[in-house]
Amino acid sequence: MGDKMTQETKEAVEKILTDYLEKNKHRKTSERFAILNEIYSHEGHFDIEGLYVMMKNKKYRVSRATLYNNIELLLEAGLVTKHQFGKNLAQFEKAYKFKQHDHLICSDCEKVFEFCDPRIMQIQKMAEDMLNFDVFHHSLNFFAKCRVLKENGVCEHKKTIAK
Amino acid sequence: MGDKMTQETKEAVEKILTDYLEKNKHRKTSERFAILNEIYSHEGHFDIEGLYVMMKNKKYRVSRATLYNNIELLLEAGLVTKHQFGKNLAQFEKAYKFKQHDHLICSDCEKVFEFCDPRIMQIQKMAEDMLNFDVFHHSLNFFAKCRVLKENGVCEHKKTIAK
DNA sequence: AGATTTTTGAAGAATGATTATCAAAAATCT
DNA sequence: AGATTTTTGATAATCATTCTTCAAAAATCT
Repeated sequence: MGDKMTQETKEAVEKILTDYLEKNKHRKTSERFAILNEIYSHEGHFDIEGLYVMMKNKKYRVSRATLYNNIELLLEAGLVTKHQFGKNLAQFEKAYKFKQHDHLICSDCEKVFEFCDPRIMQIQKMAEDMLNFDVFHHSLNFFAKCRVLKENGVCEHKKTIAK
Repeated sequence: MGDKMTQETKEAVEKILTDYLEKNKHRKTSERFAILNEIYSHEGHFDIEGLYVMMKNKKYRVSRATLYNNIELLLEAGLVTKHQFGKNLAQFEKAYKFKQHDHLICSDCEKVFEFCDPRIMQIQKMAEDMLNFDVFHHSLNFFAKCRVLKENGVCEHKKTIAK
């Protein structure tokens, strides 16, 4: 576990973070790189508490406050994205080199599915031009009911993909 | 103030709530109708605390808990929609007869702008068919930087539309 | 309508995520 | 290396939301 990242990606994201820190006069602390690595070794979504547990389960001595502070920094550096799937809990995801995608949330079992549609970029361009803004992040969530569930009362996709 | 609702709309939404309550065997309490009225007399977005203050400033004797409970019910009845604009604070909006729209949030001044694009419905249909779900609500947010601000350091639209 | 049962809502306590505080540790500057 | 400044970990504080309690209101049954 924890090795789902190529050496190439590791170096690339560390470079991005280094550049960002230098440009913004923040310090290059070992914690920041440890957090970045941990995030990029993890598949799928995570919340701060989950990240905290993950890191505690390894050698790391981190504090939640540090995670909250640095996830903010990684967001600004464009290295992670933030989602809110209806609950009051921020979820995050690594961003570098990952295909743009959006989410559909099952209202019965809370599972999160991913999909991708290029038309979202056309909508984005329309909004940018109409309101005179440059979009740096978007979040599209569909809240939905499973068609199978509606028929037989069971959440069929509990066995399938995603999270 | 509080009269930005036609008699027609008032009756229509009360009818929807009545039907919903009957269908789901919930009681038709005066509080529920008072909350509905308050929401429909309000323009733009609001959060629970704001609604609480609004109602306290009038004759009403409501509790936050009741607001939280009943907003949930109004959501299920399709009479309000819920948004999360990046912060950990749920925002709501009346839903009946209001044109489908989405939001762009200025990262500098936090103002929320609205726009409308029919292509979102095509994306929705694609996601529904691909994942076999029926979507009952969607939320599309663009987080963006003002083009004017980028040039001269001032948030130009602070004087303009939206909220 | 009156008696009984069930649901609701007000008030405030409890929870859970996030933010603030601050002394100690680490990074940067000279 | 020593001085200065930032960041950190630990934990307290805060904020939104949820839960609990219990009296009042509404629905149901006579």
